[in-house]
Order: sequence, then C-alpha cells, then structure tokens
Amino acid sequence: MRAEPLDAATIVSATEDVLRRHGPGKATVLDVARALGVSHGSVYRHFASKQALREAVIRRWLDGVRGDLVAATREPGLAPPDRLRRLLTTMFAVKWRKAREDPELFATFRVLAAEHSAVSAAHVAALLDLIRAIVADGMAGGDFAPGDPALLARDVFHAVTRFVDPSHAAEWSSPAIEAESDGVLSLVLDGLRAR
Amino acid sequence: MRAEPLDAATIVSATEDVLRRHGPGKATVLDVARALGVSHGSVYRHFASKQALREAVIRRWLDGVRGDLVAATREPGLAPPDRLRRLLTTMFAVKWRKAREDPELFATFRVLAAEHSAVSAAHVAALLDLIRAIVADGMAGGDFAPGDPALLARDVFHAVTRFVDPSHAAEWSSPAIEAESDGVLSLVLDGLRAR
DNA sequence: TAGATGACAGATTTCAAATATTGTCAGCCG
DNA sequence: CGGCTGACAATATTTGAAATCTGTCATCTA
Repeated sequence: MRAEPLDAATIVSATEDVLRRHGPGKATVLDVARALGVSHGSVYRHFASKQALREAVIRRWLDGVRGDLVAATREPGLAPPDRLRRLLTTMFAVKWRKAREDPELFATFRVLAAEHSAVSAAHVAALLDLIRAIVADGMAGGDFAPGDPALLARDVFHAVTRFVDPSHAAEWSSPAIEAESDGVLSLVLDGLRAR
Repeated sequence: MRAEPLDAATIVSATEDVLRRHGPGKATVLDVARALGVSHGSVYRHFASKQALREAVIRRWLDGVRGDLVAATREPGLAPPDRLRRLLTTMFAVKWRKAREDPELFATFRVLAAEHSAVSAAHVAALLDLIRAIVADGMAGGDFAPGDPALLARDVFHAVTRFVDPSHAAEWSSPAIEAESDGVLSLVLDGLRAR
C-alpha cells in the first residue's frame, strides 16, 4: 500500500488535511488512517492517543507561526522602539492574515489550541521573550525608561491582547482594526519611553 | 391568580429568575409564564418575541452595571490621571466580582449580550464616553499631552480589553490579574502623560 | 372592551436505539 | 523480528420519532 515507511511527520500532515476537510469535530483517527491507506492501528503505533496526535498538529502549527515571526523580524539597523513596533505589527499581520484567508481552518486551530493549553502557554511565553529582549535593548540604549524588562514586556503584551488573542478574531475583519492597533501601539511605545 | 396587573418590568424580573435557575439554553417563555402564574399568551402581550424579552433583560442588566460604575466614580478632588485610574480599576472590579460571585449567571449574561450585540455596543459606547470625558479634562489641565480625546479614549479602552472583555473571564480568576491590570494601567497612563 | 386564556401549526429540543469511533492486542506478513 | 492488521470491548456520536416550545389568534371573562 505504501512505499515509504510511515512516520510521525507524515501522519501529522495527513491529520492536518483531514482537519482542513472535516473540521475539528468530525476529524477521526479512522479518517486519518484512510487518507494514508493504512489501518488505524498503525496510527496508534506512532501516537498514544487521538489527543496526542492533535497536540502534535497544534505544536507544529504554532512553531511555524513563530518561525515566520522571527524571520520577518530579523531586520538590522532599526532602533528598539521601531523594532518593537515592527515585531508587534508583524505579529498582528500574521494572525490576521491566517484568520482572514481561511476562517474555518483558523477556527479549527483555535479549538486545538484550547484543547492543549500547555502548548499554547509555551507559545505565548516564547512570544513574550521576543518582546522582552527588545525592551531590554531599548533600556540599555536609553530609548526606553529603566525598569524590569520582563514585567514591561508582559504589560505590552497584555495591552495588545485584542489584536493577537484568537478570541477576538471576529473583530479582525473590521477595516478599522489597523488604525486601532496603531493607536494602542503608539500609546504603549510612548508609555515605555517616558515613565 | 395575580392581584397586581402584569407589567413589563415584572416579566423581566421573572425572566431573570428563570434564567438564573435554568440557564440560557433551557429558559423558556413557558417557564416565565409559569413562574408568574399566567399563560404564555400574556407574556406575548408585553413582548413581541422571546428575543425581545431577552433583550430587555440584558439591557436592564447592562444599565445596572453602568449605574454602579458611574456611582462609584463620582468622587471629587481627584486629578484626571487618578480619576481615570479609579474609573478603570472600578470597571475591572465590578466585572471581576460579578464573574467570580456567580460564574454561571455571568455566563448566562454573556450569552444574552452576544445575542444582542447592538445593546452591548451601546453599552461600550457609553463606557468609552466616560473615559473620553476624563481624558479631555486631563488635556485641558495639562496632565495629559494634547491630542484627540475620543481617539485616545478608544486606545485606552482597547489596551485594557483583557481586563474587561467577558471573553477573558476565565483569566480573571488568576490571583495575578490585579498586578497585571495595574501594570497595563501604569503603562497607559504614562503614555497619555508624555507623548 | 381590555386583558387574559389555551388550542393550534410549525419549529425546536429531547432521548433512546442504532451506528461509529477509540484504544488494545493477539496474530499475520515480509 | 519489526511493523502492520483487523476483531473486539468500551465509549461517544448520530438519528429520528416523540415531546416540548414559540408565536398566533379566536374566544372568554371580569
């Protein structure tokens, strides 16, 4: 039936396809096995449970998002305030684009992320660390007022919740959303500069 | 069966009780009529539909919340920055308390608010106006840098989304939530002061 | 005669039986 | 042998028939 040996990555990809096609509620392990042309027992050789399989899917998705983000931000010769603005607007743009391009798929990944909150929490922690590094840079160079970079990174992230948290995805289709995020960003950057 | 004549306010109160008891999914017009000791036809004399009845309930609830808020903020002799901080922390506290005291009832009202987004939008607009008035005051007195008070009020409100938007109610049970809201509030107030 | 009632049609919800899925594992196949 | 299969028990989901609810209105009653 299959030439290549069945491996975890192949199964995860097939699961993504099935999720895309059937949605989170009706995507079964049997569907995944069918898509791969194997019995469902074989899937259970690589993943202990349906939950574990779905966790692998959301983990790979979030890692990809974060990869996109780090790549887009690797731009030299930008002062910390501009770098922070760039990071955050990119963060917004990546999420908004994914949510708008394929709302059903985005909704599916929201369900998976909610199912596996530990994976989501790790993702958020990694994003927070990106912010923290820039804030620390800015303080060292005098662009930002002194303070605890980790705490301020947390504050910044919380202030932009509306623009990154998937529970606000419905609001991202408004054409005003860009102006709104710019407004909050300016307010926050001013807050970091002058304390 | 009933001494006093049946009026809209009485029906709304009975509906609140039924919602409290049965939840949003299983609260029927028949239940409301039963609670009042009348036939369901009588309820339809005062409200055109079940939707209209539920809208009256959520409208009264939100008006009450806003009343509490305005009352708690009517405190003289406070500079605009402190007044703004007071308004917002009170806003948080009112919501958090309601959500923690009776999570099921809070969830019920969330459902009603989602069903009647126009009513919720009006509520938000009224809250925004409270913020705008204080920001304008602060600009007039030199506490805040000059700017468009309406736009900045919008930015401030968006920055504290996480602490007022019911979709984040689950996060409000964390003991860290107070420190987190204080952090964002300080950042935002600094932003308003020094632009 | 203003306000309340309850029978009624159509829409929605409920509940139990029928079907499908999850996860295990003894045995098969290359 | 290492990996795959498919029968199987336990659990979860779907289905559709019965029950309930929404909204209307002709009729009643105070």
